[in-house]
Amino acid sequence: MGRSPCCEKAHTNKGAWTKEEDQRLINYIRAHGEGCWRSLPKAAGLSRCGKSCRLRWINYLRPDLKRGNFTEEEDELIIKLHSLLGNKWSVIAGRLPGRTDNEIKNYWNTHIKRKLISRGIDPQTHRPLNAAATNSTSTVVTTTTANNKNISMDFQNNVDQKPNIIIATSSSYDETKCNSGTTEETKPLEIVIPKIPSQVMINLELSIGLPLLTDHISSPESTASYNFLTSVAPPPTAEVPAAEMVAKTVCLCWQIGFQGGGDQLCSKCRNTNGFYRYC
DNA sequence: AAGAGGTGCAACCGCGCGAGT
DNA sequence: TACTCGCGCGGTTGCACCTCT
Repeated sequence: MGRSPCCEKAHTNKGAWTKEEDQRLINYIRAHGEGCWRSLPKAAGLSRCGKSCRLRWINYLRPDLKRGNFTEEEDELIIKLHSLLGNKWSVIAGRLPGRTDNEIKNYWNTHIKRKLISRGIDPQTHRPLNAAATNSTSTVVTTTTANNKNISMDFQNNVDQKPNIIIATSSSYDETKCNSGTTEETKPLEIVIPKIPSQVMINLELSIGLPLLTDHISSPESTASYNFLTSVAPPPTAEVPAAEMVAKTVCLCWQIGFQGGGDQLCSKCRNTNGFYRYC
């Protein structure tokens, strides 16, 4: 038994939106706000699927959208964020005010990919193209201190061997529930992922944990990533005391610089108590 | 001027996840 | 616990527009 369709396809329009449809959608959202996309089309008098309305609003009609070409700074920021996050377009978009995930995704595929290739950089791995073709081995180990999740990835040697990813959660949080932390102990979790070619080099410079990473920078790549993270997520200040920083630091969104407020955080991290949550 | 091929982007599709029941 | 619903995400498609020959 499959999922029920999100809308009655026989009675919905598809394809390009007309000005009239746009205006109806804008008027409705101005009057009632966003949300409940499933019922919105009917309420707004549109013969469209709710998903289609949502997409049209988010990608095209929203008043805070920035139209026009991407700047050089935006280019570089997208490249850096992509090197850290991969194809997490929505998270990347959250860091670029006025840009949508769809816009960034399209821009990446049409411009930045080509730009990186012309620089001799593999757009997927962010490593030199010729290096990606070699049989080099790599071990990427990200460790953090006591209260953190330790993620170790071992791609050493062997084209055909399975790399192991070990996520050891020595601290107190349930990573699946995006909560703010309890005293509950969790057991180390070992994930064995399928065979991959050794030339696929993955650098997961994502730190999830409370303390800063300064004691654990061991390579030029990780230093660069760390510098980037610290440049966008500055140390505690008078305005942002250390205790609050600790709460914010646990969130990846914060670590990559989503410090401007709830709107820039991923939805899972928003919370009404003023603190930020794991995600 | 016209056709072919390339490019950019809006829109669609399928799937995963969390919330609710 | 199992199921449905609604939302949001990432990948893909289709088409309008542009450039070249």
